[in-house]
Amino acid sequence: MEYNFQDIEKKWKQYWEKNQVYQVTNESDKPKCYVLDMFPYPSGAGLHVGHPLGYIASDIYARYKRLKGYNVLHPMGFDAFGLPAEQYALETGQHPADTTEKNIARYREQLDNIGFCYDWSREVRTSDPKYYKWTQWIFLQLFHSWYNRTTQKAAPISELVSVFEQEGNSNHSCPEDDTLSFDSEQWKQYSATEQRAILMHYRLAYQGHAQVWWCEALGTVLANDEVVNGVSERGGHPVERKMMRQWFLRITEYADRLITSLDKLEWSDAMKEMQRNWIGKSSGAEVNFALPMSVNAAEGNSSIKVFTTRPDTIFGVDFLVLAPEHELVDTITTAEQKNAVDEYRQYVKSRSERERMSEVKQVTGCFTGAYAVHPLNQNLLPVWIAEYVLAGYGTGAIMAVPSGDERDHAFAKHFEIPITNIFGERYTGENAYSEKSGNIENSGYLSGMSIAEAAETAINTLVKIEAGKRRVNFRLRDAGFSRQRYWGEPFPIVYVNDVPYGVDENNATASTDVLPVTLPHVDSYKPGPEGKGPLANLEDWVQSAAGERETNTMPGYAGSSWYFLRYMDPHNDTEFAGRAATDYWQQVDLYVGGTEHAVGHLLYSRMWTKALYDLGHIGFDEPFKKLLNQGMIQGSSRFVFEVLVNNLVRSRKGRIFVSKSHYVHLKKTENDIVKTIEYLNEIGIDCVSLENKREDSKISIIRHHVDVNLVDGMLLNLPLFKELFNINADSGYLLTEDDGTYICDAEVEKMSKSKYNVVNPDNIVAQYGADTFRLYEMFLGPVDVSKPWDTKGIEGVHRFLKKLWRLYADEQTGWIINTDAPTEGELRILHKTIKKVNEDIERFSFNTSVSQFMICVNELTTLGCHKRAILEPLTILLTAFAPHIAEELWQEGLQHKTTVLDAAFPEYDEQLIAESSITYGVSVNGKKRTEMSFAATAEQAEVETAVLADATVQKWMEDKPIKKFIFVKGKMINVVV
RNA sequence: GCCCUGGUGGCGGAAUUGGUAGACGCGCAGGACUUAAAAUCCUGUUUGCUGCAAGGCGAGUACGGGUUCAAUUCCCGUCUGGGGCACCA
Repeated sequence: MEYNFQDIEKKWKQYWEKNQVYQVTNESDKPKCYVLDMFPYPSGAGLHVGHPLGYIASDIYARYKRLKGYNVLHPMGFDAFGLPAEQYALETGQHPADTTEKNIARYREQLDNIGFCYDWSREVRTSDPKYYKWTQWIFLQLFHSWYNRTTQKAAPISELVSVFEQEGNSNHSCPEDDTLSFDSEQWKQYSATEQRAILMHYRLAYQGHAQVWWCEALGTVLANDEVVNGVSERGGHPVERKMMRQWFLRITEYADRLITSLDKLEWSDAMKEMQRNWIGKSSGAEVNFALPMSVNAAEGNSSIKVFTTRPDTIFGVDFLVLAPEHELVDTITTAEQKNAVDEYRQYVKSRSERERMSEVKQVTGCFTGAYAVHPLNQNLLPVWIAEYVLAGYGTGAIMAVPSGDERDHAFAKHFEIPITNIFGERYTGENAYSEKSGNIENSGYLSGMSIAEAAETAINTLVKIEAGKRRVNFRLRDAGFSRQRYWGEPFPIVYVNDVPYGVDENNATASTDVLPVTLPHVDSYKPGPEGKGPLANLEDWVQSAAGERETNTMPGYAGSSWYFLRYMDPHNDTEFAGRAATDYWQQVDLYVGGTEHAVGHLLYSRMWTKALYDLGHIGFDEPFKKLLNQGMIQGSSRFVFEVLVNNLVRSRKGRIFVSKSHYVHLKKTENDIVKTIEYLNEIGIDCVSLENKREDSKISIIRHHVDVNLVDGMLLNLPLFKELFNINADSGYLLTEDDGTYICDAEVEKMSKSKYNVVNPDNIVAQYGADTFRLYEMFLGPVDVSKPWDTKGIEGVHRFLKKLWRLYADEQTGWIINTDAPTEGELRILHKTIKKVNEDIERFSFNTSVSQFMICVNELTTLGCHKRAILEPLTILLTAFAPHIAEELWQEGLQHKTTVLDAAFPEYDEQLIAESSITYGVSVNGKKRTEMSFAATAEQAEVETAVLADATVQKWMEDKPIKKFIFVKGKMINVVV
């Protein structure tokens, strides 16, 4: 009786399905445990071997918790809205709903293949109207709310209206414009439209303006991903930044809470650090630099506000820099500089933020012709614009201190702006002194003060003369929430006279009755007029009874910001999730996913959870208690080499592919056309003579990705390659190595369809079985580390399962499990394994668990153990990792009548594990010289005597006197002489 | 450029709190069984020198420093792979 994984896995999958073993109830006496994976976006490429890594880890944990007696919620769903489906629709005309449906079916099939314990009755799909109804509902809650800074909580906007009616906004300054001020009388005199405009500045979901990539040729807004090398990915058209009205979520109001409540989460320090840095809280000052009428042509009384974290350096300011998009640029630019400024701003429009931030060596900027007044010494400071100042950070303007900041320094040097030194000898004139130590010099009354002291003093003065104030700034920006796209959630918003209203406003029926605003069917995915999304083309749909519909859709992260709540109560028609359900399941106990979501999804869902908590809809304010980041499984790409020639080959027959050694050779001479031609002639490619070579003769040697499935190691499958690329005697060249093989190149990259390095788990499951696949993915290495996929080692874990099988069954005679009493040695290895596996799962060290299983099975095999008393607990241990074989061994081998899924995880007995003697490494002066064994109970005195008497130790001591004798019980011995 | 993270044999990795570096597996080499193959089993496998051999001596965890009786582990600097950088998900 052999280990026939195909039959076994099929049989138990059907059994589990039939008996609905993975269905979870919301009522149970057991303690609850919520184990969640980041749900996938169902792409057309299907699952690759990287996806299941985290899923297997969480599956093991969920099964383990179940064995430990928990009621475990372990659901799965699909993040089904998104750009790729729409791009695919644009290219092929297939409706995103159809392709998404198809992709989901494929994902589901692939997931089922691997044997996960998901409760599919709770599946959610973000593109399902029954689901996005509640995404829209939550959006409306945010739209109808504001953030009360006094109570540090979100609250209904109606409360704010009452406050305005009674006292104006004196106690609740406007988040978008802190100069906005009105009393109750003024409020009442505003028109309804004006009132709504003011409220918009307070709402948690609000409208504002932001820059987007605009492509004139395509007539559409592009995502960052769709802009490659400064042109549109589709068609290669020019793109530029353009302001557009957009929806936003006021996540900045939560910035402080998002930082402080990180402390109560069990996330990795790295992950917390990334979020903290993303939020980027910094303390400093806002300083006003006046723009005097006498200096500037424009109207006076205005000033440039800058944010600085170094108010102590204020006497080192030599110029000001505005972001090129800054609203003051138009008014302050002098007539002489206007052309230069316009030209510069045009250039900046083509630049991404990334380029502007990273290309620091390239100094660009333009003088506006204007001057501002230093508030403390009344010096006149030139005002520049430069791309290194970003509009979205701080006030979009900086005070430049060249002697103390690298970028300011480079800028001053480049444009030959005189530099004021406020650091004495620490500033050399070559580089800025950006260290935060030593006293400030040459700074009027701040001279001689420490940095902290000077900063305090400067702020106090600025406040006194009303030229600035203390300010805390966040790097975090409000979250853009509009997309000019089709395949996303429609907004539950209508416009009346261009004023946006929630669809639930001015409506007699309950708010949920007007939801969902269903995504209408379209036949064309072409953009609408004026950069609007495709929905704007549907006139009938846009004109609703309540007003003109919003034609933007929500971004990808909308649906994923709250999906973990829906799993708790997935079929609820009257609420996003019933309070009883959310109170029962509470937070996600373990959330598993990649670090690539560190600052996007994970930050947004934290904000949504806090908002829902503030508004009283749920009883907890953090979604994910514990976070496990699985590493990325990278692809190992393979490359072939092609020689591209222009007007050089005499009798051109087709494409020229060469093996690696030729490539290496050609690459060296690529720029030397003579040598290249010589080489090509030498290897049998007939080239024109050099005299005949034309002006436009060109040669280049490039690498192409080639499908990894065409390559074994580095060896190309030649027959298949020739067939696919149509290379034979009459069409094309293929130059191999001397031994007739073709050697490819390799590189580790992200696994993706476009790189032809995708390995499909289906093939591996078909060949080795799901249990082997699961074990192998875990055995590859720590779950949180990135590593390239390599199928080579899978034989080892497959052999392990076969070996395990032979403990229970004999190939000829069948089951061989006996009821003999176990020996001490057998018990020791079993209990060691129980302990190790238990501890390893708790710390998510699954690779070492697998290796312990191997050690255990190897030892039991050597001992010839087929005893029920040993094998039964071992089977339970293995259930979490390899559920199919475990169920077979449990029910067929060990003759249990019920599933192993509900067995009790075995307890280990420390006494059975204890070794009676320990072998110590003995070092002399920290260098290991010998080994000695002592009883586990041996104390230092006993050990010391024996060690010092040892001949080897004595030899290395060379009769020198002992300085120290170090004995760490159970670890090691060190003699210091 | 900025933030986070990794670098240990031919390869994936182990060493959990500073305490015997290389567990476990792959690959490779040799052997057993077999007419043969598959499967299975056994032995060896960081590296240099040395020895007939058991062994012995030295080096070694990206690189250069430091702290310590003791460093893969802690500190400083350098190089380098990966992820993210706000409209991919």
